[in-house]
Amino acid sequence: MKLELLSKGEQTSQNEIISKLRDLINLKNLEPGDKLPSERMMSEKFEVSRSSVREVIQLLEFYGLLKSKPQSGTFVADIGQIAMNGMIDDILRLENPDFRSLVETRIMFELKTVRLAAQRRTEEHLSQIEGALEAYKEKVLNGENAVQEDLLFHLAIAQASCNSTMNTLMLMITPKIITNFEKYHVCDKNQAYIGIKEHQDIFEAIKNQDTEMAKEKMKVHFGVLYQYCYNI
Amino acid sequence: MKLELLSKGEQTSQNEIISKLRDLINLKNLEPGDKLPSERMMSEKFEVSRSSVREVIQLLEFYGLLKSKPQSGTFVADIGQIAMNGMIDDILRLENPDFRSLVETRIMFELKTVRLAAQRRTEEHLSQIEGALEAYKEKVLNGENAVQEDLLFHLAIAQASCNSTMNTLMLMITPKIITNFEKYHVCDKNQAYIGIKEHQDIFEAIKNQDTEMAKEKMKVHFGVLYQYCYNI
DNA sequence: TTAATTAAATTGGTTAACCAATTTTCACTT
DNA sequence: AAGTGAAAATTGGTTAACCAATTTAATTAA
Repeated sequence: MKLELLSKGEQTSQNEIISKLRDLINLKNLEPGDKLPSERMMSEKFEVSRSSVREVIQLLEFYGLLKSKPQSGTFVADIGQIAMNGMIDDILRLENPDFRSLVETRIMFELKTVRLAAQRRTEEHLSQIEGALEAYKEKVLNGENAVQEDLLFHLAIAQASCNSTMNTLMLMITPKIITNFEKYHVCDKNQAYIGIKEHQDIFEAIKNQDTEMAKEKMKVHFGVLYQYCYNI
Repeated sequence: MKLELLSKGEQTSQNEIISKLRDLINLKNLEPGDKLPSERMMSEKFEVSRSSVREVIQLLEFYGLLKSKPQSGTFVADIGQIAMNGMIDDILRLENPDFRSLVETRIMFELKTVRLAAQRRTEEHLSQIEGALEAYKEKVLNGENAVQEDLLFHLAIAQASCNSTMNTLMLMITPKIITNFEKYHVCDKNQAYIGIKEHQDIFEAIKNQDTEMAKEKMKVHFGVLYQYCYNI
């Protein structure tokens, strides 16, 4: 399906197919529930392989714009022409997420999830988070790299937030952050030792269900990164 | 690739393959950069079709855990075993986003993007937003359904936030919100008239680059929905 | 023994053939 | 003329064969 949060190569040719498909929808005045031409027909009309057409259909299905029924055809979803055109244009305009926007988004997420976690965490969540914290501490105290354990600590908090959407989205952007993180080597040894205290504070706040404190401590934790992110 | 933000059917069998793959990685002690067995090998070992294996690989590639090179093989990404196991478990545990979590997430997004939009909007963004606003007003004043125009107004704000990640993620969750929205028929006629004033206020705040006012007006706009979302 | 070269096997990716379910068409009965 | 039912065509989905690039193994020359 070639859906990546980012991806340049080949994207252009896929975008061409998407705009051709949009033009076709406009030309034929297709409304919600209407049937699109068959995949074979479109692959011929657009002069591309059928699998390319299928990829585009799957992508637009992912964004909820189309709906294909097994042995029947592909249909326009319950979204009017205006919104359809607007959203397709948005999709075509999707840029490669830059590091800054990733970090900005992550910070927003974490400040929210940590508050929700403080509100909603169960005892099981708590022990999960604590486990991740202990693993992190051990690594750092041994002088080892603890990027992974740090990550798992934050993901454990996201889970405790009891918001499945945020959880999913966090999981989506996390790998890209790690990659960029290592590329720009943001974190250093010194940071890690401070990190223990910061993590501990966050954990305590969640444990005590002190939402504001949790948010505050998370803000502190991101202080350096936040600053860094705006100095690129 | 069958990546949906949600989706039950068949997911179970895919999850089985994912856990088998995880077990294999653990068993063979594969570390970052190591090569996985070939797709054909795995499809035989797991007793599933090769395309099923490919789907799983693409999914884990999307989450940044694997990396497949064209005529060479699939490799473990630059993520250690601990994080790998943790993230795979998270992926396996991914639930169907419920309506409440979707709304909660959307509100968080919009409160953030509207502030960023107020800060960063260019003149072009402004006229884009204004265009969406006018279209919305016209529909409502004609007594027509303006769900689409409402949506485009909010997406225009997301674009003005100049944060490509948030823009993408908004686009991902939007269709599911619309669907659920219509399912639960949250909005009513009365709401639409009030909506004009609320939209106008938001637009003015963005125009004046008054970030706090923008956030406040957006909060008002979501007031009903927010309340509703917690009364399900 | 080592280095270089070439041939064979393996790889992920792509294309084309196939399948079962659905829809349409049309002859036939009432 | 309307209803019915079967057969043919069309559908999205699946499977298997194919491809070019790469990697590995073997063979040869130094």
